[in-house]
Order: sequence, then C-alpha cells, then structure tokens
Amino acid sequence: MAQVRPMRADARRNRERLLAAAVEAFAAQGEGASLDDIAKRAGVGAGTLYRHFPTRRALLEAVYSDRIEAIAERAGVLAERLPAGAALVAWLGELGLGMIQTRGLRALLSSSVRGGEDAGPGAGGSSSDCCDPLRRAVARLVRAAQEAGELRRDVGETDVLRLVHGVAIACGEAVGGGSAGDARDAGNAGDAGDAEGAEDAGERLRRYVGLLMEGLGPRGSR
Amino acid sequence: MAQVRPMRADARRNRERLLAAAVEAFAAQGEGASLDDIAKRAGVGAGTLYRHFPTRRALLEAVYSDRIEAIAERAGVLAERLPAGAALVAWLGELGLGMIQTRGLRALLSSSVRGGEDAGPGAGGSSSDCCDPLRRAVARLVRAAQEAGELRRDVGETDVLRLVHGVAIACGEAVGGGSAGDARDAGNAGDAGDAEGAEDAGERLRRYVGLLMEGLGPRGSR
DNA sequence: ACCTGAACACCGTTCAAGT
DNA sequence: ACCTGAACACCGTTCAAGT
Repeated sequence: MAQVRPMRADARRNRERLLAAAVEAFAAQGEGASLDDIAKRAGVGAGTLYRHFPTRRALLEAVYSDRIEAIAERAGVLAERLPAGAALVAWLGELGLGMIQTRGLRALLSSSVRGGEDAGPGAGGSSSDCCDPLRRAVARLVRAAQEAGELRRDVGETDVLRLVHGVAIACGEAVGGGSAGDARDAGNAGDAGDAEGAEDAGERLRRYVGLLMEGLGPRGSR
Repeated sequence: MAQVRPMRADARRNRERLLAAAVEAFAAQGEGASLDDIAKRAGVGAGTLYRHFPTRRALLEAVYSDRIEAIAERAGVLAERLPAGAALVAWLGELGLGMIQTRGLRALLSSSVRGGEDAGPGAGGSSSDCCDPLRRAVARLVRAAQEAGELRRDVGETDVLRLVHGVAIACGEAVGGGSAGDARDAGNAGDAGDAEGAEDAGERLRRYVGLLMEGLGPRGSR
C-alpha cells in the first residue's frame, strides 16, 4: 500500500512543502484555492504539484485524510462510553461540527456521498474513497443503534451520512453554492469572523441533529 | 419598481437573447456556466451581458425568479386544500423537488439561506432577495401548522428552509461541492441521466422530508 | 527520477471606441 | 444610450528542456 521505494529526498521535501502550503491555502481560501498559488507558496513549479497530486481532490484527500481517520476513530470511543443511540447522536454531532469548521472536509464528503444506493465500504465501483473510514464508522453505530431498538430499521448508513451532510450545509456559514470565482470572495470571511460564525452554526447543528434524530427514532415509540 | 423608461428596442432584444441563452446554459452546464459563452451564444458582446446583469447572481435571479414565484404561490393553493401540517409537508416536497431538478434554484437558495438569525421577509440588512417569496410562503405555512398544533413551536421559518435545503442537497445527484472547474465535468452528467437520477433523488427526498417532519412534530405527541 | 517554467487554452471583467 | 470586442489579469494543465 505504501510506496515500494522511498522517494528521492528533494521529492519528499517538495511534497511536504506542498502539503503545508495547501493546508494554509484551503483554510484561508476554501477548497477552491488556486493550485498555482499553492505551488508558488511552496516554492515549487506547477508541474511538481501535478506530479505529486494529479487532481485537486487528491490534494484535498492528502490534506484531510488524517482528520477523517481521527473522526472515524471517535466512533469507537463513543460506542464504548455511551448507549448506542446516544453514541450515534454524539458522533454525528462531531462529524457535523468538523464539516462546519472545515470547508475542505465538507467538499470531500460532498463528492463522496453523491448518488448511488447503500453499498458496503469501498463498494459502488471498487473506487477506493478517503471517506470509507467514515462509512465504516457510521455503519457500526447505525447497526448498534438499530439492534438496541433506538433507531428505525428502514434507514441505512448512506441515508444517515447524507442527512448529516445536508444538515451541516444547512448550518454552515459560507454555505457552498461556491461555483467558480467564489474562492476569492470568501477569502475575507475565511480569515476573521470564523470563530463567531462557527459558534452559531455549531449550536444550530446540535438542534438540527436533535430534530433529525427524533424523526429517526424507532417507529411508534415516544 | 419596474423601469421608469422603456428600454431601447435593441437593448430589450439583447436582454431577451441573453436570458434565453442563460436558461439553456444553466440547464446544461449548471449554475457555473461560462458567462462568456452565454454572451457568445446570445450573439452579443461580453460587455452587454455585464450591462444587463452585473453579477452572475443577477443573471440567475432573472432566469429563475418566475419559477420561484410559482413555487411560492403553490403554498396558498395547498393551504386551502389540505390541513396545515399536510400542506407544509406537501409544499416542502415541491420546493425540494424543484431544487433537486434545477441546480440554479439550489444555488440561489443556498446563498439566500446563509448565516443570520430568523428575520422577517426582506430583513437581515434590507437587502432584497429573490427568495423572499419563499420566505413569506414558508412563514405562513409554518405559523398555520404551529397554530394547528401540528408543528413544534421552537422552530422558525429559516430553520425549516435551511433543513429542506440541506435535505435537498443530501438527495441531489450532482451534489454541489462544485468549486472552480466542476462545471465542465458536470456538463456530461447534466445532459443525459438526469431524468433517471432525479427520480431516485425524488424518492429519497420524500423519505427524508417525511423523517424530518416526524422530528418536527409537536413535542411528546405520537 | 524529478524539477522547472514557459506555453496554451480558457475565463471574468473592464473600457475605449464606435453607432 | 447602448453595443462591440480588444485588452488585462488570472487560472488549470501540459510538456520540452534541464539536473
């Protein structure tokens, strides 16, 4: 899985510089940040960026995969400490909060959640996806909650993922109509005011996830 | 409100050509369609497009305002024919379907629903908004449903609008991570396959709105 | 094996020159 | 009063030439 041969020293260094520049750029300008700019800030040629990360998505994945895995691992912790239903709610809250705070994360889950029916991790065309850890995590939590009778049985992992994704977008500040050219406008709002806006959005998220979970509760009860 | 002086004949004609070209382009390429291309297809210079529609959003509004008003008016019809709660559900379904079928509509509501707390129509900075008719429509339906005891009282119009927006995004095919450059990619999917995808998405929407409304039901009942 | 940076095709936006 | 289209600044992507 990892590269068979270690990278040449300069390549490895360039890769890291690119990643560092990308982290900053995505945080400041959003997931649409100029790739050319990232290459320049990293002090490498444009071609070098494409050699390491052939698509914007590849770069996004490289930047956020750690974060995604960290969120996925929280599922296990919460499952140990809370009853199944509460664990699911708590985890969805954390996932939603991550998506609100980090535009790149939202973008990644957006494109991962598009179309298709429920399918096992990595299925849907065998195309491996950096969001698979999230899929596996939610699948475990959902199954446990259903077996505990705290979640209706006619919803699947993908339903839950899609709904939280939608709810996060419904809460978010710089909500992503974001077509070409939005990145520059959003730049200002990205630097300052994020803390304030994210706070409000975080409260909303909690409320909305709560509402959603009442709807997802076992039929007839309550 | 309407222009004081009638437009010169050629201006009027150009405006209409631009609108016609924009309708086609937005339908085919999504809300990120090239403005330059729209001007070319309309057979006018780029400057003429900017004279009539200074921003992309202005063009989007001009293209979809009729559609938005039509959806808003459906609220009155449904309110007459159905009990308050059912009317709200039905209307939200229609709104969501519109957003699923029409990317431009989704983009418009996206940027209208961003940030801010509940506020009356047109409020939130006096900036008039083409989605105000939707706000007024949902406000009436929400109030009626609350007075009929069929909707919890701790949710506002904006909450409901945001949630439906989020749910529509959760359902949609070409779900809008859509940052710079996506327009061209989405072009293929925009032409064919939309009918098929929209059907699935429509079914999902109905399910999700249903789930949501169970969560939004009056507290404690059911 | 990897890097550089010029080159190409595109897009949004403005503005002098036209009618 | 309105239109045209060249001009400018940007961006993504590729690729020949370097080391």
